[in-house]
Amino acid sequence: MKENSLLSDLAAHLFSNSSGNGRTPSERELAEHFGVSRGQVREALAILEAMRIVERRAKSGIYLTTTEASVEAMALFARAGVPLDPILIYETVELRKIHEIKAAELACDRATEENYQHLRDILAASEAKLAAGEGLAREDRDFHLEIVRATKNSVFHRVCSVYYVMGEHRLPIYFAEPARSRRSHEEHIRIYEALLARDGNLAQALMSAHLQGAESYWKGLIGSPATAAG
Amino acid sequence: MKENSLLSDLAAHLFSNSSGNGRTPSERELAEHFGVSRGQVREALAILEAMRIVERRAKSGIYLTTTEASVEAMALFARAGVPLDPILIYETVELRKIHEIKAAELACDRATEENYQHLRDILAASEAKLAAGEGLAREDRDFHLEIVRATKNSVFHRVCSVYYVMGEHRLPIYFAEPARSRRSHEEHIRIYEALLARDGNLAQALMSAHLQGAESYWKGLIGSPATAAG
DNA sequence: CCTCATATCTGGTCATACCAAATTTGCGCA
DNA sequence: TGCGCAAATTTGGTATGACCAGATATGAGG
Repeated sequence: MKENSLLSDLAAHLFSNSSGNGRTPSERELAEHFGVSRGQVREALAILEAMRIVERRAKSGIYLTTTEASVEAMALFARAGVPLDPILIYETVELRKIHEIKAAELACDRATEENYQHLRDILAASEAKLAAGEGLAREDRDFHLEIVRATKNSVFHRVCSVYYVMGEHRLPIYFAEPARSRRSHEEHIRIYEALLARDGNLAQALMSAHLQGAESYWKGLIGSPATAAG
Repeated sequence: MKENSLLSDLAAHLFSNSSGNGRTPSERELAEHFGVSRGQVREALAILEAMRIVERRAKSGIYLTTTEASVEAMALFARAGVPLDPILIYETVELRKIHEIKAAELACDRATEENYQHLRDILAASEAKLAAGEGLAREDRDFHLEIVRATKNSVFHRVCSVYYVMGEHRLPIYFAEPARSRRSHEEHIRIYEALLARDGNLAQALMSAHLQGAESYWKGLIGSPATAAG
C-alpha cells in the first residue's frame, strides 16, 4: 500500500496552491515544500501531465488543466482526497449503469465456472462482514468487477476498474449504513442467481434496479444534476 | 504535433528489447541508446509505470507488465506503432458498440442546437473530403465523438476519446476504400436525421447497424475471436 | 500612465555522485 | 565436477549543481 504518495500529495497541493489563472508554484518551490529533489518533482509532474492534469509550459510555468483531465486522472484525484466536482460523480454513476447493465447481460452468456466460484466466494465474504457488522465496500467492488470480468473483455474490465478506484473513499461511506449493506447484499444474491440461470433479461433488470439505488443516493446527496447542462 | 516522442519510442523499444522474463534494458543503457540523460529516461519510465506498462523494482530492473496495462496505455502503444494484440482490438470494438449505441439513445434526449450544428459541419466536411477523393478517418471520429459529447456526460466523452486515439493509425486504412467511406457517410446522415427527430429507438438501431459494419471488418481481418476465451 | 530595456524566474536538459539492495561472478571447498 | 558462499558489480532511488534560452517581472525614463 505504499503507492506513490508524492504523486497524490502533489496533486492535492497543486489544487490548493494555484493562482487564479491556474498557475501552480514552480518546480523548485514544490521540491523545497515536499523536501525532495527537483528530479522527483519533475517525475511526478510528468505523470500529472500525461494524465492531462497539468500542462508544463517551457520557461513559463505549470498550469492546471482540469477540464481535460483523463479518467485515470480522476481516479488519482479521488485517491489523493481532492474533492471531485459533484457533476463528475453523477456522470460516473450514469456511465457505470451503462457499463454494468450490459456487462450483466454479456456475463450470462460468457461466465465460466471460475467466475461463478469467485462470485460465491465474494458473497460468502460479504456474509461474514455483515455478521461482523462491517461495511461491504470492498466486497461490493469485487462483486461488480467480477461480473465485468465474466464478459471476458479485458478492455471492458480495465475501463470499469478505473471508477472503482475513484470510489475508494466514497464507498465506505455509502456502506456505513448496515441496512444499505444488507439490502445490497441481497440484491447481489439475486443477481448471482440470474447469472447462474443465464437469464440475460432478468440479470439486466436486476442490475438496473440495483444500480438505481446507488444513483438515487448520489443524486440526493449532490442535488439536481440540472446544473450539468451547458 | 510535437508530442513526447521519447515516450513513444521508449515504449516501442522496451517491447523489442526485453528478455524472456520481461526485463528491459537498464535506465543507463536506455539513456545511452536514445542519446539523452538518465533523468529524461526516468521521467518517461515514470509515465509508463503510471500507465502500468512497466514495473520498476528497486535495485533490480524494469519489467514489462502488459497484462495490467491501462486503457490509456493501449492508446499510447497504438500511437507508438506498437502492434496491439488483435484480441484487444476486437474487445475494444465490442466496448465501442456498447458505448455508442447507448450514446445515440441519450443524445436524442440531450443534444442541443450546438451539437446539431457541429454534426452538420462534420457532415459537410465529409462531403468535401469525399468529393476530393480523400478518406474520412478524422470526420468519422469527430462525428462519433460529437454524439458522445451530446450526452452531456463528460466522463463518457473522456472514456470514448481513448479508443479513438488507439485507432489513429488504423482508421485511415479502413477508410482508404472509397466505397466504404461513402457508405459510412450515408449512414452518418441517417443517424443525424434520427437524432434530429429525437427518435431514440431509430438512432440506436441505426448506430448498431453502422457499427456492425466496422465489427465485421475487424473480425474478418483478425480472424475468429474464439481464441479470446480462457 | 505608458514604454521599453534589463534583471529575474522558469522549465528543459545534462553530468555526477552516493546509497543500498538485488544480482552476478568467481573463488574455494567438497 | 558440482556446490556454497563471499566479493564485485549492476541497478533503481535520490540529491546537487550547473547551464540554456525564452517567458516574465521589474523599474527607470519619457
